[in-house]
Amino acid sequence: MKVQSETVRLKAAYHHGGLREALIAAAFQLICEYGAEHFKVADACRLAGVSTAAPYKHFRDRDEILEAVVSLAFAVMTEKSMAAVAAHGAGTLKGIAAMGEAYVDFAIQQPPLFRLMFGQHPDIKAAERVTEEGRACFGKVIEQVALFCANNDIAGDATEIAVRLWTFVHGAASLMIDGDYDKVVPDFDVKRMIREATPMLLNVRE
Amino acid sequence: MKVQSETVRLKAAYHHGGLREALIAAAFQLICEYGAEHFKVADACRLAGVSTAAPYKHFRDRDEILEAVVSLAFAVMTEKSMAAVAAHGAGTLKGIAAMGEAYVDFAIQQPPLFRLMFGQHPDIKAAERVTEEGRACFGKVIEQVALFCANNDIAGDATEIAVRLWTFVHGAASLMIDGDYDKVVPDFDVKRMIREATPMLLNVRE
DNA sequence: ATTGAAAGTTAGAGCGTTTAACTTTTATAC
DNA sequence: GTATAAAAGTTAAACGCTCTAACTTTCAAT
Repeated sequence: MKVQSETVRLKAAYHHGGLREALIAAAFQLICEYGAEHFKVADACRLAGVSTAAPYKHFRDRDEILEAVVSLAFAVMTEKSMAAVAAHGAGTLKGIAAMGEAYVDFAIQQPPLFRLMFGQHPDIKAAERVTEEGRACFGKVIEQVALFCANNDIAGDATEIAVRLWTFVHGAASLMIDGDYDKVVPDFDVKRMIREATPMLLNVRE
Repeated sequence: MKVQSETVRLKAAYHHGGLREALIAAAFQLICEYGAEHFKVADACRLAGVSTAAPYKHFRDRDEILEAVVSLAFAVMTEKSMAAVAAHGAGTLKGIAAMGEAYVDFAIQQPPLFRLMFGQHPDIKAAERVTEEGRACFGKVIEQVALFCANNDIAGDATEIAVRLWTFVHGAASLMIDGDYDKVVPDFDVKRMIREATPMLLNVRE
């Protein structure tokens, strides 16, 4: 017994044991705190307690670390989205508006993560895991819109309507976190705008 | 006369004469072609025919070059916006929708410029010239919405409505150029969506 | 004509990613 | 159990880019 745990400790000293996961966790944290543009592989190494060359035994390059972070981020967003719907009623106007608010909330709470997920990063976005998680996330929106349309006898393609809503909340999130609203309408209440615009985009009267 | 022009030529050999402007032009071109994230000061120097240290006699740092590019870009966008309105009628639904389409068109035609204008670049955005040009650009939208409201007896704050429209077209432009629509709705017709959504967001029936 | 400021130049420091070559552990096969 | 190959680390250094320091050339003003 003693020998085994001793072995494990020694192993930990050189062979980290879970470096891949440790680096992803470190990257996630560092990105949330300082933004992806300031993320240095070397910093993640410091957190994990290994040399700066170690990551390249587990990842192709810096981008592959970011890929892992982005798929994780999408999973988190999907979860928050679902929670918002659950709290306000599946297939209802309120539920759909709450999803929109959750989207913007996510962006406001984790701007660097949001930027990484939706910004200009072709290599990261091309990764299969990322695409899958992204599609899953949007799928939940389509689902809710379809339910709403069925419940309220509304004609129109659910996907098309979902895209319209996505477009709006995405614009709101982006303009918000990049400080563009501030330049033009300081102290703007985005949440209110979303609640007001959602029925308009669903083409129903409140 | 001859002596003067000779002087000018010699002057051009060492003292460039208009390096500041030449660098801005080079930067603008390089950014349009390759994206701001790949823009190297050194490349602009090559185009202008000076050493890599020369720019620092005219600009604080790389960001100050980008500032100049962004204010230029806003001026171009404002112009295109005005042209679109002029072509479809000031203060009309069509005119406003055309502004929206022009916004998205600008993004599609110059994605790197659009990203630089609205992305995460606090130092660049804080520059006074940039802020001014940005506000001027949005001012045109408010103007048109106010006109439309007056002409059509529509209640509601013009600024608020303009922000709603801006939010939508900004989301459309962003999702378009970053390839996010493609992941979910390939071959999506953004322009059509904008024409359909504009009356919804203005809260009028087509 | 002189001379100080403006606008260039060259050289190199500083920083991050990534590769190459080497070392230590781990796991397997006998 | 031990030999040995593969896995997972390490150190050292090359590369590419921004920006500074120190020096030079040209311009403009007296």
